[in-house]
Amino acid sequence: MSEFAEIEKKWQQRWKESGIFRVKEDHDKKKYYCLEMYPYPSGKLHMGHLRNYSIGDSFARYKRMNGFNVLYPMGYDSFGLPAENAAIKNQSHPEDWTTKMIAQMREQQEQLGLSYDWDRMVSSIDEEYYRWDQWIFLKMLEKGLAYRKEAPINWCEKCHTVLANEQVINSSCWRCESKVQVKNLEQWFFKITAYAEELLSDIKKLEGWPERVKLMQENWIGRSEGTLINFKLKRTGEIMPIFTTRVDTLWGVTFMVFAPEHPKVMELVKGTEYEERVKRFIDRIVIQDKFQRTDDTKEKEGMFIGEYAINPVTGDEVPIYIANFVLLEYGTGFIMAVPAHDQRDFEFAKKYQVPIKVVISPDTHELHPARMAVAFIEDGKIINSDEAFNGVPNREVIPEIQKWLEKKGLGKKTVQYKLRDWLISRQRFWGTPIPVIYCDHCGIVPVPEKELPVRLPRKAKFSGQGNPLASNEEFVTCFCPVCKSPARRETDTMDTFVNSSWYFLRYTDNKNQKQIFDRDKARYWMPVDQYIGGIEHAVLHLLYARFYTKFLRDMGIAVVDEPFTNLLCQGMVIKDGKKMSKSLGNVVDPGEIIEKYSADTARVFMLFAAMPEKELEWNDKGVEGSFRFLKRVYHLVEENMEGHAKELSNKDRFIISKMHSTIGKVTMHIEKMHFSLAIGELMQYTSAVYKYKEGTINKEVYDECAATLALLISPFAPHLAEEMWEKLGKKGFISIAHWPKADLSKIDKKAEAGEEIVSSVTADIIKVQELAKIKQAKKITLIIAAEWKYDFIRELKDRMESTRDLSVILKEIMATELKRYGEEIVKAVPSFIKDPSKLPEEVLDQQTESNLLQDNKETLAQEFKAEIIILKAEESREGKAKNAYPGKPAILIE
RNA sequence: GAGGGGGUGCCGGAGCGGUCAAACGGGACAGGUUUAGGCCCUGUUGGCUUAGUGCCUACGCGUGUUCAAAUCACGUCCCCCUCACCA
Repeated sequence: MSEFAEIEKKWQQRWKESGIFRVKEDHDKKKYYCLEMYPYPSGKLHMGHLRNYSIGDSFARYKRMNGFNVLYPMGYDSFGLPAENAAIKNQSHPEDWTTKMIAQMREQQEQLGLSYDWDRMVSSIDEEYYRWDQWIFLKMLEKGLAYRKEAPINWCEKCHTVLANEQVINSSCWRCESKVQVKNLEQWFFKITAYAEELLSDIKKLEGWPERVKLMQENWIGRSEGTLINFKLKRTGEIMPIFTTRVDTLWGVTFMVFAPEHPKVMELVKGTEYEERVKRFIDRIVIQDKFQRTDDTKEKEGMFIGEYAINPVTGDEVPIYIANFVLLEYGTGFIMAVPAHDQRDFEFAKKYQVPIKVVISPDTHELHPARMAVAFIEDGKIINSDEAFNGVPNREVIPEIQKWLEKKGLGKKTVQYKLRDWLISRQRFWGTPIPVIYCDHCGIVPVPEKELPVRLPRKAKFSGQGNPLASNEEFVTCFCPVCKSPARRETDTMDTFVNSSWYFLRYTDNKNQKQIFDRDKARYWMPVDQYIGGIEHAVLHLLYARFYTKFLRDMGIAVVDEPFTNLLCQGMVIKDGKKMSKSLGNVVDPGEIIEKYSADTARVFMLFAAMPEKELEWNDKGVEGSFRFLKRVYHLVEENMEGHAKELSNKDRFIISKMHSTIGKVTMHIEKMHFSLAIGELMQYTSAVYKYKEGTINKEVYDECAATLALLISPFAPHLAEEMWEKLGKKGFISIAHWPKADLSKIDKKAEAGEEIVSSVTADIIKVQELAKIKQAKKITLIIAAEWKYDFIRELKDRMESTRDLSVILKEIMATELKRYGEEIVKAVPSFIKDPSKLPEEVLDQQTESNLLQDNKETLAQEFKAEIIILKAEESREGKAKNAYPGKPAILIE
């Protein structure tokens, strides 16, 4: 156990007692809502959690110290399968296990010194929480956004239970290993597709989100514009619409394909010679689709089903197939196939010898179906189609064909989404009960609002067979709220993503028993300013949460369009190049690290080792390094330093300057969430303070330096910082102290401190200590490159407008240079334009500039008390003049 | 296949037109402390050189833009991630 263990315990205790992290709405202060994705309470923190919380807490602390009213809460996504499994194993209730796990989890989080407002904790298994899940469900139902539909589930006949996808291993039940069947069941859906358009178009509002997440959501929603075309079945005359984005190829259709699981298929082959074969094919493909998607499904497989369809524009009869490559979920599950112009259709047609008809011709040559090796998918001119369209480029003709079809009543323009409605039914116990009742007379009846919540029963049997809720008569039996006759309750529970779709709103008012939350409170806190979590939620959770926010807004309850302003997706923690996982045996337990070093060490390492969004390679040695660094920081305040000298020496001025520039840089890095760079900066600063400490010091200066270090490090290593703060004799908690502000003038002063320091290009701040040497300089040479060009010309031009005196301009430039010498963050010469080619030729005549410079040479020499050498730009790459270039003079001291 | 992100010194990892032989950490080596080791401290860590210094070679590979490229553009090779037979 390290020397920090006691310190950490002490401050955790004090934070708890003082309640400094509790917040409430305060309209005089700017709010900041910092949120981490609430965890599933597995009972044990892993490295991913540690990383997530290290990032979030540091940022929350930083914002708090900057005067924001920071909402930083924590909660638990506590419904879910593991609890149910534990219940079966231990013959207990899932609640017991879950409660225990939450307690464990929270204890570990407290050990990390995270500055949560624990009073705002939210847990989805809490009745007062899930009643509002049910309430939202009722609202969805009311608005027609919750509905029932048949959907397939994985069924284990032996266990008599529904399996989640993760419980299906190699298409077998994970418990009994019997083959899993696919069954259709009436289940509940949320109509997220009703919001597809807005969910898509609002992505562009999410400026603070990573591009890749936005892209994933865009692809997930998958909007495509196309045409719905009414094909007819030959035998029955029934109209079967199909969706296509390539209506321009309509005349090239030579066959049609159904998704194998399309209900129409069995209907069509019933009683025909094809029935048996088709059935066998479907059985095989459906399983494949479910469980062996990664297998050789690339091979196109299909079968003719003995039926024909009629092309509405040509009247052609084309054969209908079923094939593995057509999906029921997308479009209408029935497609028109144009082998000449679609690669998949082409491969299929070749394999099953279906004719190929070319309807788009390239400009360069003629296509012959028999000689084609691949489909022609590029653009060209329409041929072999309706006279009205032949000869026209195919892309241009699409809207015309759409109009034409519409007029004839054969089809219409439509928009299609990949996004599917959200299946929320789960046939399990440990979830939010869906609040509806089935009555023989009244049908589906919502549970009246005042009867919420529909509670999960305390008494339940967990045998592993079926849904314990369904076999619980006490739960199931009820009376119809409308006609009062005996009825039965819905026994499906909701997907846990439902619970997590609005928890961030509940944090704003977690104790409200009358409403889901108070509107004013939500209005104060929302939206979440910074959301932090894993990339694995890029689509599901983050999309559902957006959907919920929009729905609640439309209900007049929530107050924002989008819930999360800034999103940070942290990278994975890996070890030996692989993801940490139990099966690989490369798991490092954060608990051990905390035990061995300290929570602060673990946090600092997590932040220092990699940028938040990058992968973080676990490295034991690196942890050592972080630990050593913190010890060094801490030992700065342990000894009681003696100091003299009231007058500030150069040494004092140097460390003060270093301090202020460090404040500036650390602040900037944290703002950008570049924690590793901020910590790196602190490491350098710490070394500088150590150096300063040697020899004579100014006690006041030293204390200020130490206090500043404590402040700057406090977001990352809060316990240590508090301890330092106390040792320095400061009052109150550092956690709520003011973040220091960089005093730029102090930085300048240091530069000025050596008026004689003129800048040697390679000098860095430490070398300033060698100023004495420079003082004795005999000769100062100023080397100026004369060929002013590009962006520098522009800068010159701007300046020339106010003054024609080059020496004044150069003086300004020198001043900037000097400022840089004081480690000013700003770059000396801003690059005005990126693209030099955009500069008008006549901006400034270069020759004139050179002359101007020559003319002013004498003045400059006097001005700077230096010898002036003027070079051509090319010359500036050589020898001593290497560091002189247009825009930046070099100064040599001899 | 589509989309995204990357290739930097012994390693991890910053930098993203000129203060770059490249931050910071780790490792290695040398020295100090120590009976010794550990901890800790100091220094070195591409090559050749100087009294200070300077030169050459280097940021996957190639070409280009520029007075100037690790940084920008184009091409090329390799790696990672996400979605994936989307009609």
